[in-house]
Amino acid sequence: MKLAEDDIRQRFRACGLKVTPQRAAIYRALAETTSHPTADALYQQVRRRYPMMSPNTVYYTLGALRDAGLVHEVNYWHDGARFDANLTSHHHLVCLGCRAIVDLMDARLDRLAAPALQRRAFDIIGHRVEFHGYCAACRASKPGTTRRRPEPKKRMRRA
Amino acid sequence: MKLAEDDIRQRFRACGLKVTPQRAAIYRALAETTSHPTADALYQQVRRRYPMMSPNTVYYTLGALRDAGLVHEVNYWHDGARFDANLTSHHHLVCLGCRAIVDLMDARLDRLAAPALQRRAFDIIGHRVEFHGYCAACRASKPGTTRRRPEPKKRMRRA
DNA sequence: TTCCTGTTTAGGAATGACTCCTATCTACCA
DNA sequence: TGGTAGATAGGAGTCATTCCTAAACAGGAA
Repeated sequence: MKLAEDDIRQRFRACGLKVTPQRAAIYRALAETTSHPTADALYQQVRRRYPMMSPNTVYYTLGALRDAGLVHEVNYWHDGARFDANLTSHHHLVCLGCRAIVDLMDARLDRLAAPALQRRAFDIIGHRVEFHGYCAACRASKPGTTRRRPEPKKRMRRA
Repeated sequence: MKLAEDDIRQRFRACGLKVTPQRAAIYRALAETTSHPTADALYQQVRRRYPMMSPNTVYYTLGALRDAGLVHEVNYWHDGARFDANLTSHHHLVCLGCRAIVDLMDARLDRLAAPALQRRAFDIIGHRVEFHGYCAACRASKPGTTRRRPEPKKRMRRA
């Protein structure tokens, strides 16, 4: 799906983002694929046209686009591995504020199936439903409409 | 849910894992909580009883437990951020082999709702269904029953 | 019980995704 | 056209995680 230069310009303006060639290139690369690329993949692609570009710019720009709501971060749980010893089928409620994950058992959700088309193309071995929102504690302090960046990572303390 | 020492021993043996105090402590800590802790959180907790323990051991042990199927990694998409410019409601098919993410539109899945109990406790603003499996390309090379560790991360090349 | 061997552990170093800081640059409003 | 807030490039720092190695140890064999 080709994107007109003007279209990008309009979308950026609508969000109050300045229109720069790097930024437009990153957004264009993302909008013209369905492959959910990583920051690095986008960097590799855009760098072909802008060899001076810093990976920093890619991170900064993706953050800006995300905060503006122009792109989604598909896997916002990319911060640190989390484990679960509960092996029975269950789903999750995820708090976007404090990042708590709460178990949710529901037989109805267990029975979901992908459409037949995908079941043929893909060898599906399971599924999981994730509800996103704010827990009671975070609801009170929930920011209006602003999206919040992930919590800063904490270092693994040794001492 | 308290876990008897013998119970842990049996589960480990059944998977061919040696039973060590550190390993048992890590598994116990994980089995006795529903909070989906990070490796660091487990380290902090278990370290209270085993001050000499290295964070390394926690990573190694969690990997072993996961490969043995005794625990699940809740958010295996914790490796690197991935982005999506498709803002329309959709769900995902995730290939456990090559980690590709394929879009999946299905109005039926859009209409899911959490049980009323959770809807009261949690301010839910959205949900997403993730189907896991193997794409056509990976199906061929899919290992029998062995679980595969995540692909090695690739560094962001500058030169 | 003791010994052997392969696994596990601790510690240090390396990796790599990402963030922070700073100086320069530039889009865009007046 | 100039001023300025916001954007970029580059370097340094952060930190979760992995790699490597030597020492410790669990558990089967003798």
